[in-house]
Amino acid sequence: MKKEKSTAEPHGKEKDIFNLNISVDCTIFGFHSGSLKVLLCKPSAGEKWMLPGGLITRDEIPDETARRILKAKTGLSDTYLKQFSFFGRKDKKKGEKENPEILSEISLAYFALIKSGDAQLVEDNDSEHIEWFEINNISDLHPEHKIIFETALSSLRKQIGFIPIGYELLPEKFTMPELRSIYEAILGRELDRRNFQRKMLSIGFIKALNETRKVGAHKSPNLYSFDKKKYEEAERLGIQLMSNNL
Amino acid sequence: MKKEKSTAEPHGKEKDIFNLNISVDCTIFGFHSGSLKVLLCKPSAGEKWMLPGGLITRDEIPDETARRILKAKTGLSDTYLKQFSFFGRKDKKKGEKENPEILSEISLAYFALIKSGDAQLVEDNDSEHIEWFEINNISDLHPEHKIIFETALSSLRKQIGFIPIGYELLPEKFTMPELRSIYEAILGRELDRRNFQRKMLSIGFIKALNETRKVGAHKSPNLYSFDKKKYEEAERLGIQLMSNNL
DNA sequence: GCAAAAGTGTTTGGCATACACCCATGG
DNA sequence: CCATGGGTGTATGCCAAACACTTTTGC
Repeated sequence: MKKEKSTAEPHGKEKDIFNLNISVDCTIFGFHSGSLKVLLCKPSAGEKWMLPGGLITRDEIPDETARRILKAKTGLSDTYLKQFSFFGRKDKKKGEKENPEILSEISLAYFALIKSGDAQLVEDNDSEHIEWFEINNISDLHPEHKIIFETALSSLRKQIGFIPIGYELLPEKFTMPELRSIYEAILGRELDRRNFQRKMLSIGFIKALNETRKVGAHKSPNLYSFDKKKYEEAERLGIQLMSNNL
Repeated sequence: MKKEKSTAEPHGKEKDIFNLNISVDCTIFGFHSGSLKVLLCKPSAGEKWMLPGGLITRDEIPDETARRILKAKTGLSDTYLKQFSFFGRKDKKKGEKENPEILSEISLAYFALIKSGDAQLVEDNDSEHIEWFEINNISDLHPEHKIIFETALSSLRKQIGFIPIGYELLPEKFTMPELRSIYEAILGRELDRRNFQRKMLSIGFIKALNETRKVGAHKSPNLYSFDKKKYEEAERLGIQLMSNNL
Protein backbone atom coordinates (compact mmCIF):
# COMPACT_ATOMS: atom_id res chain seq x y z
CA MET A 1 0.00 0.00 0.00
CA LYS A 2 1.04 3.56 -0.46
CA LYS A 3 2.68 4.97 2.58
CA GLU A 4 2.18 8.39 4.10
CA LYS A 5 5.81 9.01 3.46
CA SER A 6 6.96 7.01 0.53
CA THR A 7 10.25 5.33 1.23
CA ALA A 8 13.26 4.65 -0.89
CA GLU A 9 12.54 7.33 -3.47
CA PRO A 10 15.56 8.93 -5.05
CA HIS A 11 16.00 12.26 -3.38
CA GLY A 12 14.64 15.30 -5.11
CA LYS A 13 12.83 13.35 -7.74
CA GLU A 14 9.31 13.62 -6.43
CA LYS A 15 8.21 15.08 -9.73
CA ASP A 16 9.13 11.86 -11.44
CA ILE A 17 6.56 9.98 -9.45
CA PHE A 18 3.35 9.64 -11.31
CA ASN A 19 0.47 7.32 -11.87
CA LEU A 20 0.73 4.61 -14.46
CA ASN A 21 -1.88 3.08 -16.66
CA ILE A 22 -3.28 -0.08 -15.22
CA SER A 23 -5.28 -2.67 -17.02
CA VAL A 24 -6.81 -5.94 -15.93
CA ASP A 25 -6.47 -8.85 -18.33
CA CYS A 26 -8.44 -12.06 -17.90
CA THR A 27 -7.52 -15.50 -19.12
CA ILE A 28 -10.91 -17.21 -19.19
CA PHE A 29 -10.84 -20.99 -19.40
CA GLY A 30 -13.77 -23.10 -20.49
CA PHE A 31 -14.39 -26.69 -21.49
CA HIS A 32 -16.56 -27.99 -24.31
CA SER A 33 -16.44 -30.22 -27.39
CA GLY A 34 -13.98 -32.41 -25.57
CA SER A 35 -11.19 -29.92 -25.02
CA LEU A 36 -10.00 -27.06 -22.85
CA LYS A 37 -10.57 -23.63 -24.35
CA VAL A 38 -9.59 -20.04 -23.74
CA LEU A 39 -11.74 -17.04 -24.61
CA LEU A 40 -10.14 -14.43 -26.88
CA CYS A 41 -11.46 -11.36 -28.57
CA LYS A 42 -10.42 -9.30 -31.56
CA PRO A 43 -11.02 -5.55 -31.27
CA SER A 44 -11.35 -5.21 -35.05
CA ALA A 45 -10.40 -7.02 -38.21
CA GLY A 46 -6.71 -6.88 -38.91
CA GLU A 47 -5.74 -6.62 -35.26
CA LYS A 48 -4.39 -9.53 -33.31
CA TRP A 49 -6.47 -11.57 -30.89
CA MET A 50 -6.33 -10.43 -27.27
CA LEU A 51 -7.34 -11.52 -23.81
CA PRO A 52 -10.49 -9.79 -22.58
CA GLY A 53 -9.39 -6.82 -20.53
CA GLY A 54 -9.95 -3.24 -19.61
CA LEU A 55 -8.83 -0.33 -17.50
CA ILE A 56 -9.65 0.07 -13.85
CA THR A 57 -12.24 2.72 -13.16
CA ARG A 58 -12.07 5.16 -10.29
CA ASP A 59 -14.40 3.31 -7.96
CA GLU A 60 -13.04 -0.17 -8.46
CA ILE A 61 -10.50 -2.40 -6.88
CA PRO A 62 -8.86 -4.82 -9.33
CA ASP A 63 -11.06 -7.77 -8.36
CA GLU A 64 -14.12 -5.76 -9.27
CA THR A 65 -12.68 -4.81 -12.62
CA ALA A 66 -11.99 -8.45 -13.39
CA ARG A 67 -15.57 -9.38 -12.42
CA ARG A 68 -16.94 -6.62 -14.58
CA ILE A 69 -14.96 -7.78 -17.60
CA LEU A 70 -16.00 -11.38 -17.06
CA LYS A 71 -19.64 -10.39 -16.79
CA ALA A 72 -19.47 -8.15 -19.85
CA LYS A 73 -18.05 -10.88 -22.07
CA THR A 74 -19.83 -13.97 -20.78
CA GLY A 75 -22.78 -12.81 -18.72
CA LEU A 76 -21.55 -14.87 -15.79
CA SER A 77 -21.03 -13.66 -12.24
CA ASP A 78 -20.31 -16.48 -9.84
CA THR A 79 -17.23 -18.08 -11.25
CA TYR A 80 -13.79 -19.02 -10.06
CA LEU A 81 -11.59 -15.97 -10.49
CA LYS A 82 -8.05 -15.50 -9.27
CA GLN A 83 -5.25 -13.04 -9.67
CA PHE A 84 -2.04 -14.79 -10.51
CA SER A 85 0.52 -12.24 -11.61
CA PHE A 86 1.17 -8.78 -12.91
CA PHE A 87 3.24 -7.53 -15.81
CA GLY A 88 5.09 -4.31 -16.42
CA ARG A 89 6.05 -2.85 -19.75
CA LYS A 90 8.02 0.08 -21.03
CA ASP A 91 7.25 2.03 -24.17
CA LYS A 92 8.95 4.95 -25.75
CA LYS A 93 6.35 7.46 -26.83
CA LYS A 94 6.64 8.17 -30.50
CA GLY A 95 7.36 11.52 -32.01
CA GLU A 96 9.65 12.83 -29.35
CA LYS A 97 13.19 12.06 -30.36
CA GLU A 98 14.68 14.49 -27.92
CA ASN A 99 13.95 13.48 -24.37
CA PRO A 100 11.54 10.74 -25.35
CA GLU A 101 8.77 10.16 -22.88
CA ILE A 102 8.92 6.75 -21.40
CA LEU A 103 5.56 5.30 -20.61
CA SER A 104 5.19 2.43 -18.21
CA GLU A 105 2.12 0.29 -18.17
CA ILE A 106 0.99 -2.40 -15.84
CA SER A 107 -1.28 -5.31 -16.49
CA LEU A 108 -2.89 -7.12 -13.59
CA ALA A 109 -3.50 -10.69 -14.65
CA TYR A 110 -6.43 -12.89 -13.62
CA PHE A 111 -7.58 -16.27 -14.70
CA ALA A 112 -11.14 -17.53 -14.52
CA LEU A 113 -12.70 -20.97 -14.79
CA ILE A 114 -16.22 -20.98 -16.16
CA LYS A 115 -18.85 -23.43 -17.31
CA SER A 116 -18.77 -22.46 -20.94
CA GLY A 117 -22.20 -23.95 -21.49
CA ASP A 118 -23.67 -21.24 -19.28
CA ALA A 119 -21.85 -18.40 -21.00
CA GLN A 120 -23.55 -15.98 -23.41
CA LEU A 121 -20.74 -14.50 -25.45
CA VAL A 122 -21.23 -10.78 -26.00
CA GLU A 123 -19.62 -8.95 -28.88
CA ASP A 124 -19.71 -5.41 -27.61
CA ASN A 125 -18.59 -2.15 -29.18
CA ASP A 126 -14.99 -2.76 -28.34
CA SER A 127 -14.61 -6.28 -29.59
CA GLU A 128 -15.87 -7.21 -33.00
CA HIS A 129 -15.22 -10.90 -32.53
CA ILE A 130 -15.15 -13.09 -29.50
CA GLU A 131 -14.31 -16.75 -29.72
CA TRP A 132 -13.18 -19.86 -27.91
CA PHE A 133 -9.76 -21.24 -28.87
CA GLU A 134 -8.48 -24.70 -28.13
CA ILE A 135 -5.53 -24.00 -25.83
CA ASN A 136 -3.05 -25.91 -27.98
CA ASN A 137 -4.22 -24.22 -31.14
CA ILE A 138 -4.15 -20.48 -30.61
CA SER A 139 -3.38 -18.39 -33.63
CA ASP A 140 -2.31 -14.80 -33.90
CA LEU A 141 -2.52 -13.85 -30.24
CA HIS A 142 -0.96 -10.52 -29.31
CA PRO A 143 2.61 -11.36 -28.19
CA GLU A 144 2.34 -9.79 -24.77
CA HIS A 145 -0.96 -11.49 -24.14
CA LYS A 146 0.60 -14.75 -25.24
CA ILE A 147 3.03 -14.42 -22.35
CA ILE A 148 0.17 -13.68 -19.96
CA PHE A 149 -1.80 -16.66 -21.23
CA GLU A 150 1.15 -19.00 -20.86
CA THR A 151 1.79 -17.76 -17.36
CA ALA A 152 -1.88 -18.31 -16.55
CA LEU A 153 -1.69 -21.88 -17.74
CA SER A 154 1.51 -22.46 -15.81
CA SER A 155 -0.05 -20.93 -12.71
CA LEU A 156 -3.11 -23.12 -13.08
CA ARG A 157 -0.80 -26.11 -13.39
CA LYS A 158 0.94 -25.28 -10.12
CA GLN A 159 -2.34 -24.89 -8.30
CA ILE A 160 -4.01 -27.87 -9.86
CA GLY A 161 -4.15 -29.74 -6.58
CA PHE A 162 -5.93 -26.93 -4.76
CA ILE A 163 -8.73 -26.06 -7.17
CA PRO A 164 -11.80 -28.25 -7.82
CA ILE A 165 -11.16 -27.87 -11.53
CA GLY A 166 -13.98 -30.10 -12.64
CA TYR A 167 -16.51 -28.37 -10.44
CA GLU A 168 -15.65 -25.01 -11.95
CA LEU A 169 -15.42 -26.06 -15.59
CA LEU A 170 -17.92 -28.86 -16.07
CA PRO A 171 -21.71 -28.95 -16.03
CA GLU A 172 -23.45 -30.74 -13.18
CA LYS A 173 -23.18 -34.15 -14.78
CA PHE A 174 -19.98 -35.22 -16.46
CA THR A 175 -18.02 -38.32 -17.38
CA MET A 176 -14.67 -39.36 -16.05
CA PRO A 177 -12.98 -39.10 -19.48
CA GLU A 178 -14.17 -35.48 -19.70
CA LEU A 179 -12.70 -34.68 -16.32
CA ARG A 180 -9.48 -36.41 -17.22
CA SER A 181 -9.11 -34.56 -20.48
CA ILE A 182 -9.15 -31.26 -18.57
CA TYR A 183 -6.33 -32.39 -16.32
CA GLU A 184 -4.40 -33.69 -19.30
CA ALA A 185 -4.78 -30.40 -21.14
CA ILE A 186 -3.61 -28.40 -18.15
CA LEU A 187 -0.68 -30.67 -17.39
CA GLY A 188 0.20 -31.13 -21.02
CA ARG A 189 0.60 -34.89 -20.81
CA GLU A 190 -1.46 -38.03 -20.78
CA LEU A 191 -2.67 -39.51 -17.54
CA ASP A 192 -3.34 -43.14 -16.80
CA ARG A 193 -7.06 -43.63 -17.15
CA ARG A 194 -7.34 -46.13 -14.31
CA ASN A 195 -5.11 -44.45 -11.79
CA PHE A 196 -6.84 -41.15 -12.49
CA GLN A 197 -10.25 -42.55 -11.83
CA ARG A 198 -9.23 -44.25 -8.61
CA LYS A 199 -7.60 -41.10 -7.32
CA MET A 200 -10.51 -38.85 -8.15
CA LEU A 201 -13.01 -41.11 -6.47
CA SER A 202 -10.80 -41.67 -3.44
CA ILE A 203 -10.91 -37.97 -2.57
CA GLY A 204 -14.61 -38.30 -1.93
CA PHE A 205 -15.97 -35.18 -3.62
CA ILE A 206 -17.20 -36.98 -6.69
CA LYS A 207 -20.17 -39.30 -6.55
CA ALA A 208 -21.21 -41.76 -9.21
CA LEU A 209 -24.69 -41.41 -10.64
CA ASN A 210 -26.67 -44.36 -11.91
CA GLU A 211 -26.64 -43.00 -15.41
CA THR A 212 -24.48 -43.37 -18.44
CA ARG A 213 -24.00 -41.35 -21.58
CA LYS A 214 -23.76 -42.86 -25.02
CA VAL A 215 -20.74 -41.43 -26.76
CA GLY A 216 -19.56 -43.92 -29.34
CA ALA A 217 -18.88 -47.46 -30.38
CA HIS A 218 -17.85 -48.63 -26.97
CA LYS A 219 -19.06 -48.95 -23.41
CA SER A 220 -20.97 -45.89 -22.22
CA PRO A 221 -19.15 -44.04 -19.49
CA ASN A 222 -20.83 -43.41 -16.14
CA LEU A 223 -21.97 -39.95 -15.22
CA TYR A 224 -20.64 -38.34 -12.07
CA SER A 225 -21.36 -35.17 -10.16
CA PHE A 226 -19.58 -33.17 -7.49
CA ASP A 227 -20.59 -33.45 -3.90
CA LYS A 228 -20.51 -29.74 -3.19
CA LYS A 229 -21.06 -30.13 0.54
CA LYS A 230 -18.04 -32.32 1.02
CA TYR A 231 -15.92 -30.10 -1.15
CA GLU A 232 -16.84 -26.96 0.77
CA GLU A 233 -16.12 -28.69 4.04
CA ALA A 234 -12.63 -29.56 2.81
CA GLU A 235 -12.09 -26.10 1.40
CA ARG A 236 -13.00 -24.59 4.74
CA LEU A 237 -10.24 -26.67 6.30
CA GLY A 238 -7.80 -25.56 3.61
CA ILE A 239 -6.97 -29.04 2.53
CA GLN A 240 -5.13 -29.81 -0.67
CA LEU A 241 -7.50 -31.82 -2.79
CA MET A 242 -4.90 -34.01 -4.36
CA SER A 243 -1.20 -34.22 -4.96
CA ASN A 244 0.17 -32.19 -7.83
CA ASN A 245 1.57 -35.19 -9.66
CA LEU A 246 -1.29 -37.23 -10.90
CA MET B 1 -1.49 -4.28 -21.18
CA LYS B 2 -3.50 -1.26 -22.07
CA LYS B 3 -5.25 -1.63 -25.35
CA GLU B 4 -5.68 0.95 -28.06
CA LYS B 5 -9.37 0.67 -27.53
CA SER B 6 -10.10 -0.27 -23.97
CA THR B 7 -12.67 -3.01 -23.85
CA ALA B 8 -15.54 -3.70 -21.55
CA GLU B 9 -15.78 -0.17 -20.19
CA PRO B 10 -19.24 1.05 -19.29
CA HIS B 11 -20.38 3.26 -22.12
CA GLY B 12 -19.97 6.98 -21.74
CA LYS B 13 -17.94 6.77 -18.61
CA GLU B 14 -14.51 7.43 -20.03
CA LYS B 15 -14.04 10.23 -17.55
CA ASP B 16 -14.21 7.72 -14.75
CA ILE B 17 -11.09 6.01 -15.95
CA PHE B 18 -8.10 7.25 -14.09
CA ASN B 19 -4.74 6.19 -12.87
CA LEU B 20 -4.24 4.73 -9.45
CA ASN B 21 -1.42 4.98 -7.01
CA ILE B 22 0.87 2.01 -7.24
CA SER B 23 3.46 1.00 -4.73
CA VAL B 24 5.89 -1.86 -4.63
CA ASP B 25 6.40 -3.58 -1.29
CA CYS B 26 9.24 -5.99 -0.64
CA THR B 27 9.34 -8.80 1.87
CA ILE B 28 13.08 -9.31 2.28
CA PHE B 29 14.13 -12.56 3.92
CA GLY B 30 17.53 -13.16 5.46
CA PHE B 31 19.17 -15.73 7.69
CA HIS B 32 21.55 -15.15 10.58
CA SER B 33 22.00 -15.94 14.27
CA GLY B 34 20.37 -19.25 13.65
CA SER B 35 16.97 -18.08 12.45
CA LEU B 36 15.03 -16.76 9.48
CA LYS B 37 14.51 -13.00 9.51
CA VAL B 38 12.53 -10.38 7.67
CA LEU B 39 13.69 -6.80 7.13
CA LEU B 40 11.33 -4.08 8.37
CA CYS B 41 11.63 -0.35 8.63
CA LYS B 42 9.93 2.32 10.68
CA PRO B 43 9.39 5.66 8.95
CA SER B 44 9.52 7.52 12.27
CA ALA B 45 9.09 6.91 15.97
CA GLY B 46 5.47 6.28 16.88
CA GLU B 47 4.59 4.80 13.52
CA LYS B 48 4.20 1.11 12.94
CA TRP B 49 6.85 -1.05 11.31
CA MET B 50 6.49 -1.50 7.57
CA LEU B 51 7.86 -3.52 4.70
CA PRO B 52 10.38 -1.61 2.61
CA GLY B 53 8.51 -0.11 -0.29
CA GLY B 54 7.98 2.85 -2.54
CA LEU B 55 6.09 4.26 -5.47
CA ILE B 56 6.86 3.42 -9.05
CA THR B 57 8.55 6.24 -10.92
CA ARG B 58 7.69 7.21 -14.46
CA ASP B 59 10.56 5.39 -16.12
CA GLU B 60 10.30 2.13 -14.22
CA ILE B 61 8.61 -1.17 -14.60
CA PRO B 62 7.74 -2.84 -11.29
CA ASP B 63 10.74 -5.17 -11.29
CA GLU B 64 13.04 -2.18 -11.47
CA THR B 65 11.27 -0.46 -8.61
CA ALA B 66 11.70 -3.56 -6.49
CA ARG B 67 15.43 -3.76 -7.34
CA ARG B 68 15.84 -0.10 -6.52
CA ILE B 69 14.21 -0.50 -3.12
CA LEU B 70 16.28 -3.57 -2.36
CA LYS B 71 19.47 -1.80 -3.32
CA ALA B 72 18.56 1.30 -1.33
CA LYS B 73 17.95 -0.61 1.87
CA THR B 74 20.60 -3.33 1.71
CA GLY B 75 23.14 -2.27 -0.89
CA LEU B 76 22.65 -5.57 -2.71
CA SER B 77 21.89 -6.05 -6.39
CA ASP B 78 22.12 -9.64 -7.47
CA THR B 79 19.61 -11.37 -5.28
CA TYR B 80 16.65 -13.63 -5.69
CA LEU B 81 13.63 -11.41 -6.25
CA LYS B 82 10.15 -12.49 -7.25
CA GLN B 83 6.73 -10.97 -7.56
CA PHE B 84 4.16 -13.08 -5.80
CA SER B 85 0.93 -11.13 -5.61
CA PHE B 86 -0.75 -7.79 -5.73
CA PHE B 87 -3.23 -6.17 -3.42
CA GLY B 88 -5.99 -3.73 -4.13
CA ARG B 89 -7.72 -1.54 -1.62
CA LYS B 90 -10.62 0.86 -1.49
CA ASP B 91 -10.70 3.92 0.68
CA LYS B 92 -13.27 6.62 0.91
CA LYS B 93 -11.56 9.93 1.15
CA LYS B 94 -12.58 11.71 4.30
CA GLY B 95 -14.27 15.08 4.47
CA GLU B 96 -16.44 14.75 1.42
CA LYS B 97 -19.77 13.40 2.48
CA GLU B 98 -21.45 14.29 -0.72
CA ASN B 99 -20.00 12.39 -3.64
CA PRO B 100 -17.10 11.08 -1.64
CA GLU B 101 -13.95 10.48 -3.64
CA ILE B 102 -13.02 6.90 -3.69
CA LEU B 103 -9.31 6.30 -3.73
CA SER B 104 -8.00 3.02 -4.95
CA GLU B 105 -4.49 1.95 -4.27
CA ILE B 106 -2.56 -1.01 -5.44
CA SER B 107 0.41 -2.68 -3.88
CA LEU B 108 2.59 -4.92 -6.00
CA ALA B 109 4.22 -7.45 -3.72
CA TYR B 110 7.68 -8.96 -4.10
CA PHE B 111 9.76 -11.17 -1.91
CA ALA B 112 13.54 -11.34 -1.91
CA LEU B 113 16.02 -13.82 -0.49
CA ILE B 114 19.35 -12.30 0.45
CA LYS B 115 22.56 -13.29 2.17
CA SER B 116 22.11 -11.03 5.16
CA GLY B 117 25.82 -11.15 5.93
CA ASP B 118 26.46 -9.21 2.72
CA ALA B 119 23.84 -6.55 3.41
CA GLN B 120 24.67 -3.02 4.55
CA LEU B 121 21.49 -1.71 6.11
CA VAL B 122 20.86 1.90 5.15
CA GLU B 123 18.68 4.16 7.24
CA ASP B 124 17.73 6.82 4.74
CA ASN B 125 15.66 9.94 5.08
CA ASP B 126 12.42 8.07 4.83
CA SER B 127 13.07 5.36 7.36
CA GLU B 128 14.47 6.25 10.70
CA HIS B 129 14.97 2.64 11.76
CA ILE B 130 15.64 -0.48 9.79
CA GLU B 131 15.91 -3.83 11.48
CA TRP B 132 15.81 -7.59 11.09
CA PHE B 133 12.93 -9.37 12.83
CA GLU B 134 12.75 -13.04 13.58
CA ILE B 135 9.79 -14.16 11.47
CA ASN B 136 7.92 -15.69 14.41
CA ASN B 137 8.45 -12.65 16.55
CA ILE B 138 7.27 -9.60 14.65
CA SER B 139 5.84 -6.80 16.69
CA ASP B 140 3.75 -3.87 15.67
CA LEU B 141 3.75 -4.39 11.93
CA HIS B 142 1.31 -2.27 9.93
CA PRO B 143 -1.82 -4.44 9.54
CA GLU B 144 -1.93 -4.31 5.76
CA HIS B 145 1.73 -5.15 5.55
CA LYS B 146 1.17 -8.00 7.93
CA ILE B 147 -1.16 -9.53 5.37
CA ILE B 148 1.41 -9.02 2.63
CA PHE B 149 4.14 -10.57 4.76
CA GLU B 150 2.04 -13.60 5.58
CA THR B 151 1.15 -14.06 1.93
CA ALA B 152 4.85 -13.84 1.10
CA LEU B 153 5.68 -16.55 3.59
CA SER B 154 2.85 -18.70 2.34
CA SER B 155 3.98 -18.17 -1.24
CA LEU B 156 7.54 -19.08 -0.33
CA ARG B 157 6.19 -22.22 1.31
CA LYS B 158 4.37 -23.24 -1.85
CA GLN B 159 7.46 -22.72 -3.97
CA ILE B 160 9.87 -24.26 -1.54
CA GLY B 161 10.64 -27.14 -3.86
CA PHE B 162 11.54 -24.89 -6.77
CA ILE B 163 13.91 -22.41 -5.17
CA PRO B 164 17.46 -23.20 -4.03
CA ILE B 165 16.66 -21.60 -0.70
CA GLY B 166 19.99 -22.31 0.89
CA TYR B 167 21.94 -20.97 -2.04
CA GLU B 168 20.09 -17.68 -1.84
CA LEU B 169 20.10 -17.22 1.92
CA LEU B 170 23.31 -18.80 3.19
CA PRO B 171 26.96 -17.84 2.81
CA GLU B 172 29.20 -20.04 0.71
CA LYS B 173 29.91 -22.48 3.50
CA PHE B 174 27.15 -23.65 5.76
CA THR B 175 26.17 -26.54 7.98
CA MET B 176 23.28 -28.91 7.50
CA PRO B 177 21.54 -27.79 10.72
CA GLU B 178 21.61 -24.22 9.43
CA LEU B 179 20.02 -25.25 6.16
CA ARG B 180 17.46 -27.31 7.97
CA SER B 181 16.49 -24.49 10.29
CA ILE B 182 15.58 -22.35 7.27
CA TYR B 183 13.27 -25.01 5.91
CA GLU B 184 11.75 -25.52 9.33
CA ALA B 185 11.10 -21.81 9.71
CA ILE B 186 9.45 -21.55 6.31
CA LEU B 187 7.35 -24.67 6.76
CA GLY B 188 6.54 -23.88 10.37
CA ARG B 189 7.28 -27.37 11.66
CA GLU B 190 10.20 -29.55 12.66
CA LEU B 191 11.84 -31.80 10.14
CA ASP B 192 13.56 -35.08 10.80
CA ARG B 193 17.27 -34.33 10.97
CA ARG B 194 18.37 -37.54 9.27
CA ASN B 195 15.77 -37.69 6.53
CA PHE B 196 16.38 -34.04 5.72
CA GLN B 197 20.10 -34.60 5.31
CA ARG B 198 19.67 -37.62 3.10
CA LYS B 199 17.21 -35.84 0.87
CA MET B 200 19.30 -32.72 0.49
CA LEU B 201 22.39 -34.68 -0.46
CA SER B 202 20.49 -36.97 -2.80
CA ILE B 203 19.52 -34.05 -5.04
CA GLY B 204 23.17 -33.56 -5.86
CA PHE B 205 23.51 -29.78 -5.64
CA ILE B 206 25.19 -29.81 -2.26
CA LYS B 207 28.69 -31.07 -1.82
CA ALA B 208 30.36 -31.90 1.47
CA LEU B 209 33.57 -30.05 2.29
CA ASN B 210 36.30 -31.61 4.36
CA GLU B 211 35.82 -29.03 7.06
CA THR B 212 33.81 -28.77 10.22
CA ARG B 213 32.72 -25.89 12.38
CA LYS B 214 32.91 -25.94 16.14
CA VAL B 215 29.57 -24.81 17.50
CA GLY B 216 29.10 -26.35 20.93
CA ALA B 217 29.55 -29.22 23.29
CA HIS B 218 28.96 -31.88 20.70
CA LYS B 219 30.25 -33.20 17.43
CA SER B 220 31.20 -30.44 15.02
CA PRO B 221 28.91 -30.39 12.00
CA ASN B 222 30.36 -30.70 8.50
CA LEU B 223 30.48 -27.71 6.22
CA TYR B 224 28.77 -27.91 2.84
CA SER B 225 28.55 -25.69 -0.20
CA PHE B 226 26.31 -25.48 -3.23
CA ASP B 227 27.43 -26.87 -6.54
CA LYS B 228 26.27 -23.93 -8.57
CA LYS B 229 26.97 -25.56 -11.92
CA LYS B 230 24.75 -28.53 -11.24
CA TYR B 231 22.02 -26.31 -9.88
CA GLU B 232 22.01 -24.06 -12.94
CA GLU B 233 21.87 -27.07 -15.20
CA ALA B 234 18.78 -28.31 -13.39
CA GLU B 235 17.21 -24.86 -13.34
CA ARG B 236 17.69 -24.57 -17.07
CA LEU B 237 15.71 -27.77 -17.46
CA GLY B 238 13.00 -26.42 -15.15
CA ILE B 239 13.22 -29.30 -12.76
CA GLN B 240 11.66 -29.23 -9.35
CA LEU B 241 14.49 -29.51 -6.86
CA MET B 242 12.61 -31.52 -4.31
CA SER B 243 9.12 -32.46 -3.34
CA ASN B 244 7.15 -29.95 -1.34
CA ASN B 245 6.68 -32.22 1.62
CA LEU B 246 9.99 -32.77 3.27
C1' DG C 1 -17.15 -60.89 -34.17
C1' DC C 2 -14.19 -57.03 -33.76
C1' DA C 3 -12.47 -52.55 -32.50
C1' DA C 4 -12.64 -49.09 -29.16
C1' DA C 5 -12.95 -47.45 -24.84
C1' DA C 6 -14.85 -47.93 -20.09
C1' DG C 7 -14.76 -50.35 -15.33
C1' DT C 8 -12.16 -53.15 -11.80
C1' DG C 9 -8.16 -55.40 -9.71
C1' DT C 10 -3.11 -56.50 -8.86
C1' DT C 11 1.77 -55.83 -8.63
C1' DT C 12 5.74 -53.11 -8.08
C1' DG C 13 9.01 -49.69 -6.72
C1' DG C 14 10.17 -45.47 -4.73
C1' DC C 15 9.81 -42.24 -1.24
C1' DA C 16 8.36 -40.38 3.30
C1' DT C 17 8.44 -41.57 7.96
C1' DA C 18 10.23 -43.39 12.01
C1' DC C 19 13.73 -44.94 14.71
C1' DA C 20 18.39 -47.38 16.34
C1' DC C 21 23.08 -46.88 16.73
C1' DC C 22 27.60 -44.78 16.74
C1' DC C 23 30.67 -40.60 16.82
C1' DA C 24 32.68 -36.28 18.41
C1' DT C 25 32.98 -32.45 21.66
C1' DG C 26 32.84 -29.38 25.99
C1' DG C 27 32.22 -29.21 30.51
C1' DC D 1 31.98 -39.66 31.62
C1' DC D 2 27.89 -37.70 30.49
C1' DA D 3 24.90 -34.65 28.01
C1' DT D 4 24.24 -32.82 23.57
C1' DG D 5 23.76 -33.01 19.00
C1' DG D 6 25.86 -34.62 14.35
C1' DG D 7 26.46 -38.67 11.00
C1' DT D 8 24.99 -43.23 9.06
C1' DG D 9 21.99 -47.19 8.42
C1' DT D 10 17.57 -49.81 8.39
C1' DA D 11 12.58 -51.12 8.67
C1' DT D 12 7.86 -49.89 7.55
C1' DG D 13 3.96 -48.31 5.07
C1' DC D 14 1.73 -45.73 1.72
C1' DC D 15 0.98 -44.16 -2.80
C1' DA D 16 2.03 -43.47 -7.64
C1' DA D 17 2.95 -45.98 -11.76
C1' DA D 18 2.43 -49.77 -14.71
C1' DC D 19 -0.23 -53.25 -16.42
C1' DA D 20 -4.01 -57.48 -17.04
C1' DC D 21 -8.49 -58.66 -17.49
C1' DT D 22 -13.39 -58.00 -18.14
C1' DT D 23 -17.46 -55.35 -19.89
C1' DT D 24 -20.16 -52.76 -23.05
C1' DT D 25 -21.34 -50.68 -27.38
C1' DG D 26 -21.58 -49.61 -32.65
C1' DC D 27 -20.53 -51.26 -36.88
